[in-house]
Amino acid sequence: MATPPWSIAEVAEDFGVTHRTVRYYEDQGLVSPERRGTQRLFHPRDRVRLSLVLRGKRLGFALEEIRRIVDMYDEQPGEAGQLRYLIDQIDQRRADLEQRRADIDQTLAELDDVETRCRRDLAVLTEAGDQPPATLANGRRRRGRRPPPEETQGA
Amino acid sequence: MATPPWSIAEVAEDFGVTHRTVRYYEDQGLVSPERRGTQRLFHPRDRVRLSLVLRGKRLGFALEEIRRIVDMYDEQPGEAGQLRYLIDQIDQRRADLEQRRADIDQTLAELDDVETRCRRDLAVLTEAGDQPPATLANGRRRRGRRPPPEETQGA
DNA sequence: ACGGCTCTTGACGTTGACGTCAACGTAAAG
DNA sequence: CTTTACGTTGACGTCAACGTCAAGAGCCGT
Repeated sequence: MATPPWSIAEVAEDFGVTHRTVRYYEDQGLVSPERRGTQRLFHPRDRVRLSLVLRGKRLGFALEEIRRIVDMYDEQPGEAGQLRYLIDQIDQRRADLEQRRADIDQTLAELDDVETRCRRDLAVLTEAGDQPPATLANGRRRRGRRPPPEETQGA
Repeated sequence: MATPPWSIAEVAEDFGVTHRTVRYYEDQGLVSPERRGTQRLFHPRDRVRLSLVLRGKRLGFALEEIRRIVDMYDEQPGEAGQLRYLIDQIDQRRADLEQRRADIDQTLAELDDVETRCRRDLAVLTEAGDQPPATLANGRRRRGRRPPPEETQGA
């Protein structure tokens, strides 16, 4: 994986983005690689930031929002008011994420439902068509959909 | 909540979007309200579609992707090839959602971690400032799991 | 018939997140 | 030293997902 520090091409390759994307992220203050002359040098911390950014993207956050989140991670302790503000921000992010997780769980359950009906219809068709049973086409295991409803929430 | 069928203004209001958004969704085939003359009439099924669409948006899906997903919900049984294709699509969606869920869980764990440190720092500050302990301000509970301190990327 | 309201269809503007291209520096290889 | 690959900064293009007018149709109560 080459060796630190990395070039822009290396990190881009490693993270599956283009160098243009990386530069854009730098413009937006999401990463701030060292500069040797004009070239960018990416250190491990830059890679950590990048992976946080990309995870944020996978979650559908806007870059601006992602910036605020990752900035929270390496914020200095600061004074009490700052800390209280930060905790408040964290709680908001948490609420957001928990809503998303609930959305995901519900969607997953519905997909399970649709798939079950599909497989039933498919079974009927193949049976009518005189096909041998054939293994389940795909090794899906019926997962116990909801592990303990540890967190019944209803917002 | 008025009475079915609803006008575009009513559904827009109910779902917290603008009528422009609703019309755009219709253009994109996400909803197809009945027409009485030139006016749109939204029936319960349109509202269901809309809520599915908005949930998809909360999850950060693109409208095109959302359309394919919601279309899966009320697809006709069709023939075997169709069904197999549909099941495959569902499995892909599921994999995607499960990735997102993992991302969310990890982010939540990290947020817990940051918040814990915040509260510790805050406690130190207020103690130094001679404040009473004060109750935990917010009834959060510890959610297990320490993510590895390393880069943890999976692309 | 008139003003006022809601709804309609364009058409163009905007914002975020890049892609693309041009023109140029720089560092290692032959 | 020249080539070649990689790097840099603009500047402009693009695409999705709407926002924002503009201009009109349809109906309502007075």
